[in-house]
Amino acid sequence: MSDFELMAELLLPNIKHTPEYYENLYPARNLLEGAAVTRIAPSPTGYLHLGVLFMALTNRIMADSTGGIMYTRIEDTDKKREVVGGTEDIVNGLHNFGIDMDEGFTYEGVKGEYGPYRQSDRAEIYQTYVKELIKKGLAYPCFCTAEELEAVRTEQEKNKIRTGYHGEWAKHRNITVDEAKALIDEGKPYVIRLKSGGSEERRITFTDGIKGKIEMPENDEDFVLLKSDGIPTYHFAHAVDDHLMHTTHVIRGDEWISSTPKHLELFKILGFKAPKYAHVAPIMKMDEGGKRKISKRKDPEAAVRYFIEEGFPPEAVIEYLMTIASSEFEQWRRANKTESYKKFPFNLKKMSLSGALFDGVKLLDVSRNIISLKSAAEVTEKITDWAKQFDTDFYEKLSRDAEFTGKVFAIDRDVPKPRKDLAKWSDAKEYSAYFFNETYIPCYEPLPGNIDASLAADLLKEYITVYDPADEQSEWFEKIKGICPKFDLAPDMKTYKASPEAFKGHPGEVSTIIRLAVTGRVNTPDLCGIMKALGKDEALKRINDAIAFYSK
RNA sequence: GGCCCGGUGGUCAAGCGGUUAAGACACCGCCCUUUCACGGCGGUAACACGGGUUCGAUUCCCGUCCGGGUCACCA
Repeated sequence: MSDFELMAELLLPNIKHTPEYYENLYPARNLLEGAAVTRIAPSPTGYLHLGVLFMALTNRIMADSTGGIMYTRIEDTDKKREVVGGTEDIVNGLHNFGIDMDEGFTYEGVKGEYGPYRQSDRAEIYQTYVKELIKKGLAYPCFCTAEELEAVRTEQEKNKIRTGYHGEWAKHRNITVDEAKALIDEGKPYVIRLKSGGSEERRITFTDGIKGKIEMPENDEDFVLLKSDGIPTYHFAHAVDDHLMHTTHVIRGDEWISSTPKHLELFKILGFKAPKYAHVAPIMKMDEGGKRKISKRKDPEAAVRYFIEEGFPPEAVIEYLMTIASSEFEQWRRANKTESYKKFPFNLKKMSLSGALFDGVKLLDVSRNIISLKSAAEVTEKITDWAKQFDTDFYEKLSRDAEFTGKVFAIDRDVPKPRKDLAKWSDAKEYSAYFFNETYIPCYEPLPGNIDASLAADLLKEYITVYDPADEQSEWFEKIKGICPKFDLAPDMKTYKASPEAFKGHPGEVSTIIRLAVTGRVNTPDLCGIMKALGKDEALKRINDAIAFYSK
């Protein structure tokens, strides 16, 4: 046995398999040429973050647009940061946004032939590959403590030398089996490091799917492969997992660009074919005049839950994210108004190079459009569902008389040009307030134009005599026009505009008076519809109250 | 600081050597109109800076500046 083989046995005596075993266990996927295998590999360190949603979306689209598949792999190699329920939060959260996985951790549980899909369950696999590397003299144990490493770093900084565990600074690079054995016998903890063959002098280039050609110095750092607990670092796990799971496209945040040389070196020495990389710019946020990456801690909208609580339809958030994901999406959307975004011909190259500022106003607009396309029945249902979860008072009002609620939200909906008052379900509360007695606030002012209280009262009294709840919109307005001449108001707008001084007012002002009486507001959707929804009794009651007010 | 990646209206962005420098959101105005919203029409507003290369640079090259990322037994 060579020294390296002795070292491998010393360090990982319990590993019996060789890499070939796993290579055979996870054969190539049976997919069509060009089909992309993508994945998200989140760490279960908390709630679902906007960035993860965005990443999941682009990976999903990439897989779908090529007829490929996408899976979830859980990167729980950092036990210190793990949060209970983190995995479920992510998977369920994505499901709520209509993003489901084909394999790995899915909404319906774990599935797929390339598992386990949780890194903490894959220790033996990683160790098998590490052992092989040790045997080849490409990896070695390092017994440096955090303090020693820190001291080296300080020394390097002092001398203006590039920091890190590389070259002559790699203390244990050439450790012998005997030395290692002695230290292990002393009970010293150690990590396994890569013996890098790279050089700072040489350049490595790779083609990023989004940013194009990127050139960097080779990695020459003997970075950690296996931590002292035997669990791999991200870098090593990434190489082994994405190889064994046959990932074709690694689409990840651009904070990974700088470690790509490490990954490429790993793929090379392991004899793996490297995946195609695409580094996505993060979503940014304006803060005190400067742009910065959206942050879990500082920004409520970083947690995807925020959008649900605010009452944004999930598909609106996705739609907005798509506009950020691809510069061609909005144009496509205009030509394909009702098509699912999944049909969009996605192209990685069209992704933004720099991080987009999160634009809440734009989201509102996108959301308004999405909601305006929905049927009255669906809008009613979604508002009710939202209220049930997040606003119990409102829910109580909505569910008291479902038929009535349905009428309220049917006004000016299911028509060619639906209203766009609602950008999120939570807007419904204010929008519909006057329909419910608890939140209806009578208000009889300001009266429009030159109409005074006594004329307003007379107009309303007259209106009551012609009001018929069965009237459709046009008849409804004809009746309002009809009462105008009796009070020296113009019979229609045209006549009024021709000589405003000849009249006390016009029909529009009469409807404003009625609107005020019925809703307490100057601006509302179609009044005829509102009165129909409210019903004859309530409408009349409110008008009579107004008459009483004006008659005082 | 080293190494990377960026920089077109307030925001998202087309553009790939010659354009009146698209479009969307926001904003303003007009029209439509029973109010508001919708819709339609129009408007304000941009190539970070300095050098090259070129007949010609927003586009190509270099430098400067600015922004972002990364330099862990975190991902």
